[in-house]
Amino acid sequence: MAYWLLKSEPFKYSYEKLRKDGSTKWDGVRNYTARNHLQAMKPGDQALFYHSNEGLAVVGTAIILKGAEPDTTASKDKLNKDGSNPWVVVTVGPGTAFKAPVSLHTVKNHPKLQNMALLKYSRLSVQPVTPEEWKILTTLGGL
DNA sequence: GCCAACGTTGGC
DNA sequence: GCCAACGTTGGC
Repeated sequence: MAYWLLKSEPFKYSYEKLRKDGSTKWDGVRNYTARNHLQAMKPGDQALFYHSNEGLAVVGTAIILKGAEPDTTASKDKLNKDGSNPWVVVTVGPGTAFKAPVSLHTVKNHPKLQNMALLKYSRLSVQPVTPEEWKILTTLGGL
């Protein structure tokens, strides 16, 4: 089982909304690196849920319910030249909300979290997380 | 609102 | 295939 980090602007799709919805298709990813991570996801994988722009904190966990399927929201100009669709979605559900959100500031100041993709590749919306990082983050979050 | 980082596009 | 220009993301 693998660990991931999903980033979302809370006013676009918040963790609270995921908890209300019960599940959602993680669509709209148009970056090949992020797409590759989506394709590698398997049901049962877990993810940290990070609020970007507002909040700037990991607020809880999510679980991958269903692996990659074609992203039908991709517009024509984003398809391959032969018309095939390179973009995928995964289906995610809520895991456990953190008792205390772990802020970006905390991550930046934690000696063992310096190599997190969140700091190195801050613009990447779907990122891998190591088991050690997962343990530290969930512990900091009060789980 | 600004700017740095980085991916993508297009001219050569 | 290189690189400048441009667009987007996201922290501050």
